[in-house]
Amino acid sequence: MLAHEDTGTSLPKSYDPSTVEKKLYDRWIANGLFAASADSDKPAYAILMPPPNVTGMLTMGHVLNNTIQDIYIRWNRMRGAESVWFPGIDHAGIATQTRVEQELAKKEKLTRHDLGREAFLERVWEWKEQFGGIILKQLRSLGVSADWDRTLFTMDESASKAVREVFVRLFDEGLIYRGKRIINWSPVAQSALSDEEVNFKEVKEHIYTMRYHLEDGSGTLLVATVRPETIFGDVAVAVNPEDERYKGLIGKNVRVPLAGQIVPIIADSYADPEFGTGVVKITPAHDPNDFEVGLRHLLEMPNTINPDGTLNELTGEFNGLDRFVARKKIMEKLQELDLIEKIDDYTHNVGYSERGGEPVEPYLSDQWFVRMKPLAEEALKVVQEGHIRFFPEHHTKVYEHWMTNIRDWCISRQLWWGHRVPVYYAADGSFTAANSEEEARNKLSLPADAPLRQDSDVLDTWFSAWLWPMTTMGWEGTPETDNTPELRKFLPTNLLVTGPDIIFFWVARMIMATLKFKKTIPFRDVYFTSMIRDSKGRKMSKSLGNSPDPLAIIERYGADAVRFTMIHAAPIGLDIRLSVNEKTQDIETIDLGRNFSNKIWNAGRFLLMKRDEALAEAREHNIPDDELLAVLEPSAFELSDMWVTARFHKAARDTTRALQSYRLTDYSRRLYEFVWGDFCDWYVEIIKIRMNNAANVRGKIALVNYALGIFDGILRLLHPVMPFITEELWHAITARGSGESISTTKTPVFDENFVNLSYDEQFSFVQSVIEEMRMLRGLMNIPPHEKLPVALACHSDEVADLMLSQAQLIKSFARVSELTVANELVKPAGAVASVVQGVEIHITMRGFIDFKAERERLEKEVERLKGLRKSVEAKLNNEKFVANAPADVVAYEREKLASISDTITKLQTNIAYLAEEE
RNA sequence: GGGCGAUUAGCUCAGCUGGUUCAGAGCGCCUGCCUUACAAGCAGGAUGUCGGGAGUUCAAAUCUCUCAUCGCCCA
Repeated sequence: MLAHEDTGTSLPKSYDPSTVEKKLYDRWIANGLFAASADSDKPAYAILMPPPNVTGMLTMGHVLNNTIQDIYIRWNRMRGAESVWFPGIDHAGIATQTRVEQELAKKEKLTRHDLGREAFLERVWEWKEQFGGIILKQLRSLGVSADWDRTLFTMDESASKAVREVFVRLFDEGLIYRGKRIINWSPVAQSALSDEEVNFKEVKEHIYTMRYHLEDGSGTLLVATVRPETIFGDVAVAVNPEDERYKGLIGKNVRVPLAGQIVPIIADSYADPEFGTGVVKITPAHDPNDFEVGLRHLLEMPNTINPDGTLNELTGEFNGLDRFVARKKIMEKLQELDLIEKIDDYTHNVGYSERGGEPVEPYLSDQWFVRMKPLAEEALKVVQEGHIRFFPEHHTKVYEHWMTNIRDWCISRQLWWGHRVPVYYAADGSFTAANSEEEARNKLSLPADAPLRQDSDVLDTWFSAWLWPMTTMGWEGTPETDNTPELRKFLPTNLLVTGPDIIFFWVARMIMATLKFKKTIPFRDVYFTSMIRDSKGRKMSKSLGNSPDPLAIIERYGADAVRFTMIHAAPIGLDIRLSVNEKTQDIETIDLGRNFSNKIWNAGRFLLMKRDEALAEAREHNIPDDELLAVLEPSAFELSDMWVTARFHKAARDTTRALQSYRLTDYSRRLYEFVWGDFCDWYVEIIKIRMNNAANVRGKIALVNYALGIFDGILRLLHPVMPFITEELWHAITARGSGESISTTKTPVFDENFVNLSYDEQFSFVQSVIEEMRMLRGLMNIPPHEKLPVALACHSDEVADLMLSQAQLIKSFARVSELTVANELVKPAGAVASVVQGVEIHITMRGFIDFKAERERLEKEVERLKGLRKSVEAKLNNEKFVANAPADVVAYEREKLASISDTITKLQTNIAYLAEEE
């Protein structure tokens, strides 16, 4: 009864994703399709979603990244795995705090300090509840099949608990320490910035050469700097120990211009003799390199700049001036005092805060650090030994380089929004890390009523993100949560998909944390995605106006089209370019996926219409029901059925291999090629012909059902990348309950038994002959409706039999009025000729032939073949080739030579013949 | 300055372990078609110093070196 449904005629002429996608996604959610169980007996397949920022909006980068993850989640679900995708959101400390502060300033003219810490944080939470994590809702429109019930926010209590436990544990082990370091300071946010929150830009500034007089009055050193406002923090000038010019001066003292302090001349290889005058001033509190020099030479490190970017009391009359204002004033003063030698233009890189946009200040301050060396060693090993694999592989080199030169991680941020540093200070200045005040008092042996002050800083957002593989699975850093069912079932996860830009900030640290706390790796494979650029090669960004809203694109083209196009265009390891129309904010290349969707839709629609027709005919003839479910018996197979089946299995094989090796572009291209090039262009057309010629209704039904069977396999191959249209059509081709889903069927598996090379070869031969005939017709401008007689001289019984067996198809595809197939035959008069793999094709087209053009064409072809023959002969005459090349290659070349010679002979005969007729 | 990658048709890119009549696909372009699944379509066609140079090899788009240009990361 299933097959009685008249579905085909009810499908719209074009695929309309908007009517399908929302309906199906809601159904999938309602059916719990994405929910995975840790108690399942099935093998596990798990992916951790890189948590987007709570302030984030969907970008094309997210679209690509999440499509890739969804492909693997869905594919593995269809391979019988308990497939789970852990979603979540990142609290994004500085971005979120800045966002709420901006709103506060705009709407209420308040700063966070006006509200106070607690009230401000309440506001942030309110904002989060109302607007936060919109991106996760946006992702649903892409069709992603994450297990939403498992969504974790990095500030959730369970994740926060883990952060505290980890901090305390690392503190107690001595792996977390407090220290003074130069960090990237944002004077606007008044916080340390992480490295990735700093963007380097090339700027044109000046380099000032100042005069540092020797203390003993015996001379002057010229010192170049771009930051004269830091002279108050100078504690030395350095020269290179190898620099002959200054060797005699090492150990003497100079007077810092304007500021007046007496500082030593020291020898340090950091000073580059080639750069400027070869003398560099050392200001340890305001330059990371100078800081290193300061450490080496045990220098003082006076800080002369306030947290807000103004100069402090150490700068005398400049106290309170903004650093850039001060620079000007100081230059004026220096010039007055004749302490400036010269001022040159100078272009260099300056770090800017990603958030505030202001230049970052290298700033010496108290910060919390994680000692990385002890954690890095094993994390390096698991990658080098291949326990974790990177795709593309070359990123391992970058990883190795970073891990072997690793520096300690500054984890404190001077923000309010985030996990507060769990360190408590007693009145006497002693301190410890603890999960609570009580615990802190115990650790510090203080009475229960002793006052404690908690550190006011919060932790770097990555400090919670690095625990993601564990916190997503319920781990809280406690013994009770150390062995949850999720951890047992899903850790290590199978795949991580992320950008190569966060290989250090996130990927490496997750590896370290998971090894440290769970003694295992967090994931086995890491796929690094492409960067998305516009057609001019520029990064997509909002400020450039070349970053269209993905939701609008999805609306316009459909999620499946967007997904397919992105995968089709995104080679692993390379950037992806999309043509963006900045006026319409359109990405026109998505046409590719949209057209492909429509093609699939119409192929399905056509087959269903044909089935409806056949069923209607059957009813007229009162054919019994069981015959309506007829399938094609192997005995009734024709070459084209075996061919399409073989092609299908090869496509299944190739796409499986492509997905296994993360060659996603191959996966999509192979499907495109098979569906459009083989199935639609040939097999569906063949179905048309054979349906018209079928002996009886039963045969028609059997044939269309067979085609629908292949089509069903196509849908299952495509489902991971195009979930919506495949689900919709899968329900259309057979009536099924709404509780069923193509997602829970099996992905097609390559079956050797269905692949016989000769089917493909034989049918390809027929295709070549048909194509040649079409080409000849096109060449002579034969109107499509004009049917012409064709004669094929096959020169072998075998080939003749093959062509005869496909006569029906040949006649129809190549518009043949009468087909003559023979071993040898007399060339018909008024015909043009061609040779395909030894078969001579003669199309009689008297009245249409341009003899001159035809002779020229044939002569040109003969010339081309003669050239080819020459090169093949040269190869075969080369003794070294015959001696060294593998036998099959030599044999192939011999065959090729014979075939070329044969074709030349046949064409020459035809040329002579043409001349006679002309 | 160090590291990594790229350069193939007008555009975007395939081409894996050197060997097929191998120089390809999609888009764009040209020709002809509203052939009753699809004009978001069908059938054809044109387009190349495989960035330059050298080397290895019987054989190089493919391997090596070098130069040029572009991009990314790090300092």
